[in-house]
Amino acid sequence: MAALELYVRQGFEKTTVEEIAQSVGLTERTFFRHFADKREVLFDGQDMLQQAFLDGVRAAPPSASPLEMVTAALAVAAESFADERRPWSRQRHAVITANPGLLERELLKRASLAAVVAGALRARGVAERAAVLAAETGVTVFSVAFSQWIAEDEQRSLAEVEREVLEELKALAA
Amino acid sequence: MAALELYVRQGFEKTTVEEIAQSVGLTERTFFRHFADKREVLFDGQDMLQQAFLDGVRAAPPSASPLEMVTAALAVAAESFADERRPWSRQRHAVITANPGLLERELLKRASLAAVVAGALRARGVAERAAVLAAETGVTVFSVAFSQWIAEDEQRSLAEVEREVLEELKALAA
DNA sequence: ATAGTGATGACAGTGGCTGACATCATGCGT
DNA sequence: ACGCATGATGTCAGCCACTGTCATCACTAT
Repeated sequence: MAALELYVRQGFEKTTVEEIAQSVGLTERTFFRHFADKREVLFDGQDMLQQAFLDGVRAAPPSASPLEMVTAALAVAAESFADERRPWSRQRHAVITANPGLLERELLKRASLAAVVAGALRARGVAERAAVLAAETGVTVFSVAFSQWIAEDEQRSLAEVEREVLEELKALAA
Repeated sequence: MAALELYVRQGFEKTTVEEIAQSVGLTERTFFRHFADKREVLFDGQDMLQQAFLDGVRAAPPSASPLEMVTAALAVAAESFADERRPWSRQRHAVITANPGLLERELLKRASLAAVVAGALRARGVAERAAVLAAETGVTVFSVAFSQWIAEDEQRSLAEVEREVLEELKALAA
């Protein structure tokens, strides 16, 4: 996305929507037909991530516990993040964490992801509150692992980091 | 806060800042000197909540595990929510969940609360990532418990609901 | 060729938010 | 009592995100 480049170069706030639009030869008005607002540009892949989580939950064996279903979802979600994407993810993450407004949006996306996952768990027979807790926990593990994956230089896969974080969480709750 | 009343009556988006200001005999400009933006009005008590969490963590016995420190924090935080506040909390909660923008802000507050709690845990010797996970978990438990407490008619205290949710979470992770 | 459809442009308007400067009240030292 | 500093408020101008409305234009099906 061309917008990310501008956000990186001059900062999110100092970038006007008109600039973004013109940088791709369009009008400000047209920008708002494609994106709900100035922030939304950075969250385009959201549907894919959500879909991955859903696929993971649905693919889990029938005997799986809620946390195991979530674990399966984490594994599938990690597949979307090949190592080549790391630099791009890093840049995007830097922009987002540098701006409270963008951080808000990120958190909203996380929350809606968790809500959707909770729905999938419920559809597989998990009780309401257990579903919410498991989903919320899974999304937390994901985002903690993701942050760390981004920060690392080594060639560990996101899936590996996820497993590590999940183990640490289990140890904490014990 | 008079703003809440307006938000309840006519909705958040249909309420202009000028209206809010005039309803208390002030100017729009003055409103923005007291609150960073239109949403912030609803999150005034945030500092107190945060303080309660911090007090809880610090009051936990030296031998406490990270999760036990968080449990202590939850207990202290619950004290701030006497039963009389329930109707008000309910109203506020309804307004917030009805508006994505307000929900975003709420999530941001939660995140910053979690960050602060993680800091307090670190100050008590908990390793970085464990601190983050424990804090995040604690805030999740709080908000799940809070939602349920608000929804209930019965006279259960928030602390009771918190304990129940925490137990369920531990069972999930087992 | 024509009519319908979807994407874009053009334009005006609302409202959140900010910077700059003026005004005013309050309290304090002399 | 006077003058003065300080902090809160009012006023005004302006930016920009975002929206509604209507016109335009390319493309497609019939």
